[in-house]
Amino acid sequence: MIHITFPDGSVREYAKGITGFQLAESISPRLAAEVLAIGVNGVTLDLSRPIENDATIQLYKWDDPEGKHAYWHSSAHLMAEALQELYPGIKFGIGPAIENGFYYDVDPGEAVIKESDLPAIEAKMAALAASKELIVRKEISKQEALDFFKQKGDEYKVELISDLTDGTISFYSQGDFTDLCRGPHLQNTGEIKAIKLLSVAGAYWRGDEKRKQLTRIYGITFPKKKMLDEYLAFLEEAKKRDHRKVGKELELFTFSQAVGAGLPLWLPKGTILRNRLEDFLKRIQKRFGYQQVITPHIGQKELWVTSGHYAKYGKDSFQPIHTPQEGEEFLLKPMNCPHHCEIYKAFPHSYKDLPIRYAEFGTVYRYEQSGELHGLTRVRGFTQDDAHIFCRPDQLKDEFLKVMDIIFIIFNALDFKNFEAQISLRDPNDREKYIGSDENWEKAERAIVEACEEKGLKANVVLGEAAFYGPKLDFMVKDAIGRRWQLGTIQVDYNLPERFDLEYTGADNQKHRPVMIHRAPFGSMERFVAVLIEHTGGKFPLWLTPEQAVVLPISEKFNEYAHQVAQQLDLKDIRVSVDDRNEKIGRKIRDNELKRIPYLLIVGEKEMEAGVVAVRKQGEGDQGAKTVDAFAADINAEVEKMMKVF
RNA sequence: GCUGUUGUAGCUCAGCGGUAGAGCACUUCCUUGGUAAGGAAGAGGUCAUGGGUUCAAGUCCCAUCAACAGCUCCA
Repeated sequence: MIHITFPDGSVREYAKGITGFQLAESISPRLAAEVLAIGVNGVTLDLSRPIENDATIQLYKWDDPEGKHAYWHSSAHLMAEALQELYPGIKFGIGPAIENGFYYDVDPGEAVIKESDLPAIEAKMAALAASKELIVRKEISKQEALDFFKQKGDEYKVELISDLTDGTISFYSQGDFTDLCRGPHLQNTGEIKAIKLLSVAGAYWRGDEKRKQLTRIYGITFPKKKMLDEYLAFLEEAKKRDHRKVGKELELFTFSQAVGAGLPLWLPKGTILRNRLEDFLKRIQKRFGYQQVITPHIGQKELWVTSGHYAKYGKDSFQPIHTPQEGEEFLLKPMNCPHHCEIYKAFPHSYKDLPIRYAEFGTVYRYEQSGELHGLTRVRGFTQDDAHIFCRPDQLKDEFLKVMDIIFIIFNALDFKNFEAQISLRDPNDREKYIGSDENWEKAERAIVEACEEKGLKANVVLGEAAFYGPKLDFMVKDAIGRRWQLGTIQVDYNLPERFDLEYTGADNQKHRPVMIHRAPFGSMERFVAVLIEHTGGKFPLWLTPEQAVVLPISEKFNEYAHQVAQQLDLKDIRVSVDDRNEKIGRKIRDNELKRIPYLLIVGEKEMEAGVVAVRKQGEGDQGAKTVDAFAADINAEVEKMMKVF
């Protein structure tokens, strides 16, 4: 007999060799029907694996990542099996489960697999799943494994096996398909009910661009058809919110081939939005003791030679600008830090002056690879909501806490309710590659960890992800439909103060090196606006939106009154326009609703005579009549209320 | 940067060797309306750019530029 400890701490006795599935059965048939994998002493295994010794176990269902992982991994195998039947001789690379579904990299030889072939593969998968093939695990020696795939002619698998250690290799088989795999897997293919293959793409073998490109097929599966339908609806929703599409529809920004790839042009409405965001952040920063500065878009090449960036990125950047003057070279600035360091250096500093916080909406230019460019989230010219804090080492934690406060205010104001953080620390095994003293690093790392704890912030600590010049804290938000985006960042820097020879005079009358903090709560204006669009679907909060209200005259007879109303509202700083097209009111309402304008003000005979407007609120319909002044007061009160919160 | 796909009217797209098309948007006219699409007429395109093949090229081929997807990358 063996003792099995359950997650709730209870212990039960079972016969030696019991499988995970039998364990689940012993608890309830329903659990047995839902369980997908089992964790045995922290290792996820197949349900069919016998348990030989005392163990602490956890049964994984669909809602557990481990359960989904097994499910999708088996789905990848199912797809491979289908491919093998449809494309005899096809060779297989790797086929893992991913965050949403799975993929398999395959080499179909002469054949070409196109998006239009996917339904046929799906149908084959469904047929194979319906036959409920058992998935069987077999441990195998390295030699046998090599022989098997050599004979099959699957050179990719042979290569993978060559890198494995004998004794750790296992095969999984179902029907006529056998794959090299660590598992775990489902017990049989029949559990896979709803199947959708999503796309085909090229991917290099082992991610190496010098090696052969394989065909990668992405798919997703679910235990219930309804779940698949919901997922497909989610993809549709994501498409509708795509900031590139919404940005065009709402006339926020555009790109021009003539201007160049990755160089966004902000349209008037997008500019209003962006200016509102900038003003908002400036207001908060002022309260937190920041000073705005402005620096040029270029600087002498030497500046980045000094900072060390030229050596590291110079070759892959926009190249130096040459002037008529012999030997002069300027660079478009890829970051604002050196300029701010020079501002710091313009005066001598006492320890009493610190911290000094210089903020700038600084536009920078980075030559991103052409294939990386994507809407506003990855561009070649963008504006960072940048600031550099120069402080004493003992002020580091306090400054971190303050920056976090700013970030929380922003997230709160823009209704990002779900966020988490990642703390990137040094690789403890490779201290050589980091600049700065051990003492400072430890102090900084401790400051970050403690700051997160004090704020009750859920933070994921990752070792080895720190920049060579300092540890950092990155923020990830979840948007309204659950997607994760990386936004703000706070980074400690020991490198630049050193390289720029920054100093302050301490209480001991000695020169000391300040610590520098880089921080950008939005990340960049471009990226933030993109995320905000995808988060809100283009329905921006009232204080931010480029157009707060539009006046809709019922007929042309009321156009004059409509313009009077608009003028009156404009005097009260409300962003308003008039839709005086020769169209029926229903049409005007529809068009302006689609423009996501929060308030539609309908004016006809009744309103004109009474000197009022009929208010229609976005998504809520008719709100009744109000005087123009009352409406203006309400709007401004609503905005004011929101602004007060932060 | 690599691989693949795509580029036709302001937008969304059809046409795929033989005189440039639709819907929406736009202009004009009719209509003057009451809470999510009123009607008619009209205007608008060197078919991304540059070469080539052909009697003939949006249509086939090559290059460049750009977009999209994936890979690789992101100070």
